[in-house]
Amino acid sequence: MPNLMARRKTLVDSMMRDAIYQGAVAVLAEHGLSGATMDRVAAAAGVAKGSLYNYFRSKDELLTFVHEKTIQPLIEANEAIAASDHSVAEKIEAMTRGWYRYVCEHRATFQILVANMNVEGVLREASIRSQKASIDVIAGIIQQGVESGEFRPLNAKYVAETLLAAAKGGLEAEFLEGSQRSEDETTETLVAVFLHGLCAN
Amino acid sequence: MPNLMARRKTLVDSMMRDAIYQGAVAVLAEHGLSGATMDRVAAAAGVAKGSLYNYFRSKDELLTFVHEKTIQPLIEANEAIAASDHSVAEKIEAMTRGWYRYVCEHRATFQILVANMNVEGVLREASIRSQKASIDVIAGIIQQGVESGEFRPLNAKYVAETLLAAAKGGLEAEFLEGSQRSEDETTETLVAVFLHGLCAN
Amino acid sequence: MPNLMARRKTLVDSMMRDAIYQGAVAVLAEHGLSGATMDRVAAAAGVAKGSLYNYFRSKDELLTFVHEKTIQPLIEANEAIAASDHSVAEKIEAMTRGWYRYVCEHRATFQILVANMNVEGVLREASIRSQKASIDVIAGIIQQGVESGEFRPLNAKYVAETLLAAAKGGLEAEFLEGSQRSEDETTETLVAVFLHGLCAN
Amino acid sequence: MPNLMARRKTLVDSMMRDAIYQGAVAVLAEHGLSGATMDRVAAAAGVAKGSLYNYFRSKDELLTFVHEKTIQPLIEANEAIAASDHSVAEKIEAMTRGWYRYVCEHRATFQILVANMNVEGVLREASIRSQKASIDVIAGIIQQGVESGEFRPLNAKYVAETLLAAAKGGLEAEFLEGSQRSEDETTETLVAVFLHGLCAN
DNA sequence: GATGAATGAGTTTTCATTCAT
DNA sequence: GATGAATGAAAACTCATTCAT
Repeated sequence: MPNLMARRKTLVDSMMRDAIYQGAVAVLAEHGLSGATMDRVAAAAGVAKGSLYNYFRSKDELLTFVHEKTIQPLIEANEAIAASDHSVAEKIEAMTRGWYRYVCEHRATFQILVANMNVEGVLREASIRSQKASIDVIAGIIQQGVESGEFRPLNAKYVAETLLAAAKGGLEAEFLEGSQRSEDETTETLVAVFLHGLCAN
Repeated sequence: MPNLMARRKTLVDSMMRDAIYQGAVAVLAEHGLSGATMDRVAAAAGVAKGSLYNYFRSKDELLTFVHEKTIQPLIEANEAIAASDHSVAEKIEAMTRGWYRYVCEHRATFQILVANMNVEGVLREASIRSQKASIDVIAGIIQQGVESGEFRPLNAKYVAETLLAAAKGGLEAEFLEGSQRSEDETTETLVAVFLHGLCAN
Repeated sequence: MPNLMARRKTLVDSMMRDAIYQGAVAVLAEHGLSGATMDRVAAAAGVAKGSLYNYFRSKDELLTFVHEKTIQPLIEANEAIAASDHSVAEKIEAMTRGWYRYVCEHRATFQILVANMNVEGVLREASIRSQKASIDVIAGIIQQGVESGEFRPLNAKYVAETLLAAAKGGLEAEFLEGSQRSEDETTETLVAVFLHGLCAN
Repeated sequence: MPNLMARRKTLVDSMMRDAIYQGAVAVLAEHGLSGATMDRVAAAAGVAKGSLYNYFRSKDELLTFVHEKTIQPLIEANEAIAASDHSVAEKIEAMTRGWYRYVCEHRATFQILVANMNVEGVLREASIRSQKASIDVIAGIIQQGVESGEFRPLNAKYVAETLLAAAKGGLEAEFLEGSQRSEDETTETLVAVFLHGLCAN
């Protein structure tokens, strides 16, 4: 049954890519992007260097894979929230909280990945793509709020960019500080500012 | 008078460092961070490669110098605004607008510098330091607003991080897009959100 | 009857080697000698890479096989002509014409093989062997002419080397030029020069 | 006097290129083209690997340099002979003899270079260029003979290709054999064949 | 102090060969 | 016998840093 063999091959392939992914994440966490050599990735993944090239055509492809595999769940969560039937304010809060949780759970990877997202080179393009996708979804929610009258008539795209950057900035600051912050205070502060602003009245 | 000679030496030193700075900025703008080799910097600065090492102990030190020299005016402007006697809301707006202007004027350099600010390696530490300084100043303003009752009682530091990141994110998005945005709409949107929030009421 | 099984085995073996030969020729024609990887040969031959090593001990052995199998018919044709009862002048012409025809028919392979014949490495030895064999045959014909008085008393071996190289050179030039030349003019020119020389008298 | 310094620099540069040339020739003679790694060339030239790249942009450029530097004198000698006022038959003989002498004097280099001239890769183009140049000069002489009536009306280009290849073939055979042949018999045989042909009458 | 040639460790990528299944 | 994933030894090229002049 060739079908079965093909499936097995696909499965094994996927497991190897995963193993390499794990190795790459470990190396990124320990040595940073510029310290992530193929030698180290291979060693961390427990395979020979040449084997990396059986699963990824180049270092670039490998890094892109790592990026996408890490970021994908976040994008999907955003889309799910956008498609839900909560109020726009609730969507903003849910998204923000979702980001915080997911990123904190994958702290090690994100610490590197977020930090290097805008670096030149391969990751840049992958990063720009995913960033644009996220901003579109967020801007959609904001625009929805603007149109329903719930939100003031501001440029939805600018606000979306701003919100995403603010969230990333908060997480980065937390990472830098080293200490773990309270999920509630962090997200509530961000949401409070974006929904109601700093001003008191 | 050895004093005079020492002063002259210091002056010449400083001029050389400036020339090298100019060269480095030009190279960064043209070739990006990863394309900024010492060879190119020396050529652009019009000095021999070996001379770079008479003024900077290493490439890292040189890049740190570039970073600080570029970012310094921003920090000083922040401090001036913080020390002024405008209302906190006005201070927020003035700062935001100041960032936008300065960064746009030095677009080429910032496009590289901002984009690579958080990369691991040399720039990281310089970047963290300057970021912390900025956040302290901004947080000071916000705290002032909180204490005066103008602002709601939110965690000033978190908000400051968030505001700075949001501003950077907006500028980055503009750089990425390639087109120049209107200073007014950009800053007004950001300020509007941070002062009054998205919600309509 | 083990005899039968042995014969079958030999037959199957020979068919596999042929299939691999076909694949190798295709790869050589498409990718050249340096692009002829075992991966590509295996793919072109429709077998697994590992199987190549069941029929050839090494890449070198495989390439040698390709060379010999390609060149063999030429050598045999030379021998047939040498053994025929034409005049020596006719033999020279027949051989020359035979080379031209055969090589042009297998243009793709020869373009690679001839071009790389003298390269160091594997092919070198195979090439030298076959070249020596050819030269012996040609020199035999010339010597025959010398002894019969038809040819002037020149060093038969030197002339044979010279004639073979001249023919190869002409074909190479034709390959380089890209255009197909007339079989008649090409061979007649070569034969005319070798038999009667450039001088008009 | 900057002129002087520039001249010195050019001189030193040229000496380094020569030293590297020597190293490359030694490596080619010992290990052949495919064994000529940059590591080995550097070692043979007594410099660090990186230094090679201060004088040649790439391995290809280096190899091309080796080729041209080796072949150039031959081309110039050909041109000088072509421009002389000897009879065409004398020119043919002088050229042939000149090739033999020069090549035998630089035996080690040519053994590799000639053998690899038509290999794919960098040398191919350099080789084709120089070969075309030579053939043009030779064909010019032959055409001159045809027009003056001294030579029979044969295709000058074909004959030129043929003559050059024949000479190369003879030298190659000599190299292969290992023993040194008599310059007189070798060149006289070749010239005799090309001028008067094999046939006796 | 200025110069820039020399250095060599470090990086990515390729590919013949092996061997467990 | 067939398979093809795993291997790891090379190889070309880069560039921060040093140091003799």
